[in-house]
Amino acid sequence: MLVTGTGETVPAIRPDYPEPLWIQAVNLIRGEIDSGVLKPGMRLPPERELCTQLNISRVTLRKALGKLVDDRVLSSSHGRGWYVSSASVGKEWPNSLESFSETAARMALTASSTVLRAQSAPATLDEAEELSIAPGTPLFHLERIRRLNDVPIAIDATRLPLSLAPDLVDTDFSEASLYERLAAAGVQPARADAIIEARGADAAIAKALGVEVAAPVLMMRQLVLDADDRPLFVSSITYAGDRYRLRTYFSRSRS
Amino acid sequence: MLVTGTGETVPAIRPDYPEPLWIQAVNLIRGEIDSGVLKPGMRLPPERELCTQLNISRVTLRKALGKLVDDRVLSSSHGRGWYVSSASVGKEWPNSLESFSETAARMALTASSTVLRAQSAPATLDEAEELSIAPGTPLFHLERIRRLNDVPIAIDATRLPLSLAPDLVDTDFSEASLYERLAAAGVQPARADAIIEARGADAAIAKALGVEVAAPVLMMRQLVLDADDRPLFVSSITYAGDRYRLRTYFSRSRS
DNA sequence: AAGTGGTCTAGACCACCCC
DNA sequence: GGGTGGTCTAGACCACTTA
Repeated sequence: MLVTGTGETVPAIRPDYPEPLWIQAVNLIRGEIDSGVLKPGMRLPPERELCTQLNISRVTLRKALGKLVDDRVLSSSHGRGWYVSSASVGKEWPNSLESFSETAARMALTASSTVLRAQSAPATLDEAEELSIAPGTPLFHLERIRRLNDVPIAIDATRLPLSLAPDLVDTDFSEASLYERLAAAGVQPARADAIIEARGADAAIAKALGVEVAAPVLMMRQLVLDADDRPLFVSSITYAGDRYRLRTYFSRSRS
Repeated sequence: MLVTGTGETVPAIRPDYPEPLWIQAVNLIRGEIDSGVLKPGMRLPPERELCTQLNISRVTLRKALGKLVDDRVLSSSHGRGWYVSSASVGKEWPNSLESFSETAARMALTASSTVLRAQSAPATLDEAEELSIAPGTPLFHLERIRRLNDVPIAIDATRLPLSLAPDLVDTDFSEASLYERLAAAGVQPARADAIIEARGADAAIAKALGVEVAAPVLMMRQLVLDADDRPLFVSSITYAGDRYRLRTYFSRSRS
């Protein structure tokens, strides 16, 4: 609808907000791309025209376009216009701190878990330092075998202060999503520092994942932080080498 | 100057731009933090007050603040104010991966290379598609064993269109840095898509790295892009599993 | 109720690209 | 020169926090 611009379609943006206008604009443009109306490489209508079509101001539109640049969906060229990014990758990964369940959903697979451990224990000195808490603080240990369509993919060992969400001890994590439960408790992960390495599987890992001992596994240790860079929890995920790939993207400092 | 706000200091922002006002504001606030005038955890003056101090509009100020949020320098809290992020680490990366040379520098080790291959060959169909070029276009193949203090750490296989920097064929890469040469030729990498996986070493890799066959290795394949998302080159790096860790950080999509 | 960030607008001028 | 993105402004109203 954006590209044809016959001029008479209903704007589809409601000023009496359920959501901010610029987010509605983001979703609307994303929709045009996902539905194939806007194809990779195509030029968008000029900003001023989009403004009248969407019935929003140029500042608001540009906030939406900026978000889509961050997500690598669009790019701009000064005197020329806005273009849909050619990368076929573009639609998949905004920039992932994606939970296992979210990944599964995106790939249209069924995620399930076997809980190996789900109990509270006092924080050791090392754990306390890593999480900026007092030693002895109750720490919830959650260890799960993560499966996609029942195939074991990874072992996830997460440790987090019980104070973040005290009801975790009563949760059945063979079905529940940790990130969902945390969200319900008002915990909002924003970033994670990660260290990634390749190792050979030891006996315990080999058994849990159903691979040979010494088979290559990918191990990622994460420290997850909130928007103010306060540590939330640590997580150590071991992936069967031949069953998973991490995807990410890097960028150099923007001006 | 920002925090004391006696009201009589010169704005230090010049409207007759060498740089956009919002970038000047970013640098000015960064400076206050780096110089210790603003310390981690401190609250900034209200936006409207900063506007009059810096003599810029609120929209412009907020663009600067938004950039500083991206860089993890500041964070906001709705009815409360703007705060300097606590993490001292955060100054560098927007979203980055530590490069081989950077790792060497951090560990105070010496980086060196053995060139396995440095020659031009016509692009295959697959390569052409990946790089959005015509099949048969001359492609420069650079394969190196990367060492730290003479210990082999990784094999780096990079393929790039010779047109990017024709003098690459005459360069001695046992010493030279590829990124430096590209920068000299005006090539500016902006982002990279990466896929990371764990594998077992095959015979060639095992020999080059001096590890057992089937030993775990970390393989990272990158597609490096410029600011407009045009593909520049592809790079495939295989690390000996017990000799290297990748460090990165993720962030969750901002709303 | 006062203070503060979050969103939004209408209009202006500049810099770049292409004809 | 005409079209397009990039920057900037002054002012308005809303939502959240704190007292």
